[in-house]
Amino acid sequence: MIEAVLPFFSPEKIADSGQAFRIHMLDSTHAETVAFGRYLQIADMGDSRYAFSCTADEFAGIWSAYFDLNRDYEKVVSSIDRNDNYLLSAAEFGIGIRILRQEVFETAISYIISQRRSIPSITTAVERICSLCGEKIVPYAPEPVFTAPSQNEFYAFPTPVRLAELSIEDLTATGVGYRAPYIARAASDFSSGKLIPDELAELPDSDLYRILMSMYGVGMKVANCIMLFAFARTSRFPVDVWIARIVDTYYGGNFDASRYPDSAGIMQQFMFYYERKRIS
DNA sequence: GGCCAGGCCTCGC
DNA sequence: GCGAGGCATGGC
Repeated sequence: MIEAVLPFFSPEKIADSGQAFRIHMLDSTHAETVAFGRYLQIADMGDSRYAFSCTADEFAGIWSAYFDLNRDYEKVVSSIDRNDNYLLSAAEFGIGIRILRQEVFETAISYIISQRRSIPSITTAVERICSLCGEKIVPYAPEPVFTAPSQNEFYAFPTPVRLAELSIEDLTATGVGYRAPYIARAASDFSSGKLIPDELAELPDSDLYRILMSMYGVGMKVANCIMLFAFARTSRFPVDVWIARIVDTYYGGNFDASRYPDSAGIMQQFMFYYERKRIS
């Protein structure tokens, strides 16, 4: 078990922010997730103290980067235009949200699935795909856990090879509908080595964007989400129906994301979370 | 039961 | 280059 003092960190808000589909709150202070083929629990101990059910090595080697713990979010928030009341409110409301650095293949598939679907529906489809062909994970935590896992077994997100083995019919049976061919093509692109995450990570934004946009079933919005949520390209500003609505309503149809060259994507996430939560 | 969902592809101009 | 139409299914 690892304990850390982490200001500007809220697993609850992150789980509810719609950027990741496999973080689950057991209650308001206990989160669990599966990533990198591992099961993790996080407990909120109060006073910005958090406990993670992993070893120090795993924390330093995996989860710290995954939760973007080395970025100064106070600085990000304080960089907001003092005249931008909407964004100031959104950021205050969303303090604790961080931009996760998720696995590339999982992010690509998840956001291909996301098009024209609600977040609960995306979660269901992702979970079905994992249990269909992901590797089984027994939720054993190497260090003392804080509460019982919600299930006896979990499934990793499938590898590109395993997903590429599925037929279109198999995919359709998971409820992904007309996106099945998109998923099949993406699985093929990654399993064949046409797309290699480590190589993509080395590319400048413009090249990475162009390559992602060339994928079948990936347009501007999904490409930007993959860049933001898997490659930590925080200058990207994905525009979906919510953001478009916000920009129309509060910014007269024009929000200049280039004002935040290092954090536009974080601002986007604050806006998205704020607008969705306060309506619901 | 109807409506809408973190869009994208294809086609016609 | 750009706008309209169509799209499988799940949740509320």
